Amino acid sequence: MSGVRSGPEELDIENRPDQAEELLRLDRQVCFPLYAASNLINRLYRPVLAELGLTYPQYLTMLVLWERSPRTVGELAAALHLDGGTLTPLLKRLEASGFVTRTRDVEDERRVLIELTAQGRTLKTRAAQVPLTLMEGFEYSEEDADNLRETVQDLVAMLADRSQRRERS
Amino acid sequence: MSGVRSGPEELDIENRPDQAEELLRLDRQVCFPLYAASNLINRLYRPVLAELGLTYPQYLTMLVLWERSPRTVGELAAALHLDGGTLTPLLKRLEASGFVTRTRDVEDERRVLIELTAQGRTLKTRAAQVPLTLMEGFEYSEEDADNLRETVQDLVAMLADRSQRRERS
DNA sequence: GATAAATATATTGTGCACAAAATAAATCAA
DNA sequence: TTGATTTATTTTGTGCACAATATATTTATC
Repeated sequence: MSGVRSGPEELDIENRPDQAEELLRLDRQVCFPLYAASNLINRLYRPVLAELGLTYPQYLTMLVLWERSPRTVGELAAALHLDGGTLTPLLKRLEASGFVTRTRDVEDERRVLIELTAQGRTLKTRAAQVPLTLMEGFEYSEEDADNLRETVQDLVAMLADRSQRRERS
Repeated sequence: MSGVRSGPEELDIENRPDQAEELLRLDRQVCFPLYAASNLINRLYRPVLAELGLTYPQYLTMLVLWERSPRTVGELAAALHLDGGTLTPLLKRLEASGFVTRTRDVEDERRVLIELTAQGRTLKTRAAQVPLTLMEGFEYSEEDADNLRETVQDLVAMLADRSQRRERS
């Protein structure tokens, strides 16, 4: 009683306006709430992170670097599921803000190593308040939060896998 | 055994580097997978929607209009949880593509009515294939999909509510 | 050891996404 | 009615996000 069927009789939608209607209803979409949630979250984080001098994608990049530094641009892109072309300018801004340094790897001159500065490392203490601030006044049980996180993490793993497959073909 | 506690003893993180470590781990974040999922989904939709001459946000806008047209810019922004400033240029591009018209409401000259053109209405039939194409080869049971959708819809409702509260203050 | 293929970043061009400010029309108040 | 406030949309400026392309370095292949 599960699994996505995709027989040809379902793909032929031309003569089934009622099914088209159903499939295209905004409240039937799985992807739309994910899109909306992402935007709304960004909007909530914005003023809080602005006090640290960070944007949300910059904050995520710092999370990765706080776990281990230095890292190559490619490693960061993989961890964040982002395009390399997105990160280069973002990292330049983090460099301009004084949080990281960008240096060519002497071992392999193609690579660029992103390393935390003292200022970047110091920022971690203040940043630890961010998740607490965001959770404040949120009527979300720890169980619900864990469930949501795991559910979406599984989805991301699947989407990332699929994205990689497409890349290789 | 649930609910987010936010006592002052938890907010004082200065002398608890271990807790800071835990809170800032990327794989402990709820918001990051939502952000990653949103980007990955956009990436999967892109080539499919490109054949229809739409981007993902434009596709979502058309979904709303296929349910009812005309709509004001504000109604669209509310339905999509988007800023008005985001929609104006997007709608101009949809107009340039020939899918909608933009006309000042004669009843209230402040409002701009967005209405489907014949071409925009016709596009709906082809668009009905999009969800089917995207689901193809996805090992996701209908039950899991429903569960995910409802979970994230609830989150969006909460985030939207919170976002509005902030607006009024 | 020259040449080709693969790898790692950077650049370019298009399209969001948002806050803040600007514009303009409608409504309210004195 | 006039002047102030509110409401609806647009404009401006910053920062992603991505595909496609370009550039440079490394590794394979011969």
